Amino acid sequence: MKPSIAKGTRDFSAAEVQKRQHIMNVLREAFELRGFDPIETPSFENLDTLTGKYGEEGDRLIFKILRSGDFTSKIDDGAWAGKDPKTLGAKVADKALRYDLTVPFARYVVQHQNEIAFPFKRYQMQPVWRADRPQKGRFREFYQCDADVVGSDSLWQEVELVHLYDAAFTKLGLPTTIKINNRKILAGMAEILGIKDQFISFTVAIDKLDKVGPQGVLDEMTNQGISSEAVFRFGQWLEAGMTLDALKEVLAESEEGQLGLEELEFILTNSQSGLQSSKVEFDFTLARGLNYYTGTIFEVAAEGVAIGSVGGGGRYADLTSIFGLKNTSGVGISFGLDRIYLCLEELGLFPTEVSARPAILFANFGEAEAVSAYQWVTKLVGQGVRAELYPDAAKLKKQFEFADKKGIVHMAMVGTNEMGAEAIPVKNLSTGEQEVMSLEQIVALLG
RNA sequence: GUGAUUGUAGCUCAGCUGGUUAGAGCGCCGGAUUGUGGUUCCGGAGGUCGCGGGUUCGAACCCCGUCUUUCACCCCA
Repeated sequence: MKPSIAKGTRDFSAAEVQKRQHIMNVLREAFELRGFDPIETPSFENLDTLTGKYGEEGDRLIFKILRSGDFTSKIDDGAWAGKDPKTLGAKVADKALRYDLTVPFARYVVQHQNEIAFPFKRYQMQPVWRADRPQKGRFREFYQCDADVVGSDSLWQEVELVHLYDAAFTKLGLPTTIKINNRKILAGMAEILGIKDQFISFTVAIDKLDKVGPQGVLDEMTNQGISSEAVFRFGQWLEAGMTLDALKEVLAESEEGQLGLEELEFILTNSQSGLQSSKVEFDFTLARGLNYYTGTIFEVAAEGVAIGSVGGGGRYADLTSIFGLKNTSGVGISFGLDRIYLCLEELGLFPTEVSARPAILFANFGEAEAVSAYQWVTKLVGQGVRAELYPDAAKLKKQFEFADKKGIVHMAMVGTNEMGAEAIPVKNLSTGEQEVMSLEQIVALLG
């Protein structure tokens, strides 16, 4: 059998894991500094916990887990004959891999509401799964690193999240643009245009502006069945330019639209000071397909790398009510670990010390010598030095090559002459220099 | 889900309009070299040509299916 792994999944080498941990360490520190506490939730949830939260497209991409046991005999002939994936799917699968961290978090909050102090700030770094077709920067298993606050309507939460994005990406050295919009502004536009019931088609079309241009967006709207008057009027708006001031006039008659503009201005004004390296921009074309967003929406683009967004998020005022907890608004952001990794790699931004750690390998010259060498190893490990003995008395050439390959720079030689000695020769493999050193000297060098 | 694209040794790739025994470089193993590697030289192992079917006297090459890779759309981190 030929070894292979499932489509859209990856193995990670030691060097890759170390770099991924570097990113997670930066994020963890940024989260904890601002009062977020860690939680974890299961890899899979009950199917009905996840379905219906992400929109039609999202539901399609949920990985479902086949029931175990003799489940087929319990399915009636009518369901088989109907061949409808939705009704049949629910009978065949009752569990699913999590699609994101936000919905399981909402479930968690409702389920543990009596143990939680609100407003509740949590962070979570775990893999999620999507049955998507893989592409560059798009996988079927990938990590999300989320920070969310639940139980406060305050816009200061949004301001804090903008600063959290900025701080984390600054620390990673990745220049970014944080794009902000508000669903209420989009809803206000739809209201004025008289197409409230076509809101989703409307936002999907707007979202494409930077890809297909103004005329492309208008064509898309027409294709989606939006009335020609609405398309024409929206075309006039586009032509005039969608600045904040222009929107104020356009949305004058929409209460919801006005509210969205006020929220947006508050966040933009209050997040400007304290920004380190990121740019914060209003972008009215930002829509986001996830259905549960109700107010502010975020998306983060990395500068100088052609890849999808490296982060996203927004406010969900009503997500917990699906699980039975009303009037509990939440807002959160997500960092896409795998895409951040690709960006840092492409721009050469990983610090070198991430992969190179000091260590020493003891050459093995034979049975008796190994006993003596192993005593050195034990002492060094006890002092916190990464040390190991080559297990076999192989040719020195082979032992040197092993150290090279593993990235170990120092090699100790405990041969017949050095057995029981107080100091032993230590060779630096990259310079070729060799020096006789005591235990203390080795600890000082590598500890 | 729609439309393209890719697959030959551990890795990167050659392989002509279908023609005998499928090649190279790197890597790997052994030797020159039994306590000091990286150079050099010599030798060696390693392939169901992604998988299944078809066309043909004959298929790595043509056709069909399938899986996989990469990409665009959709959507998204």
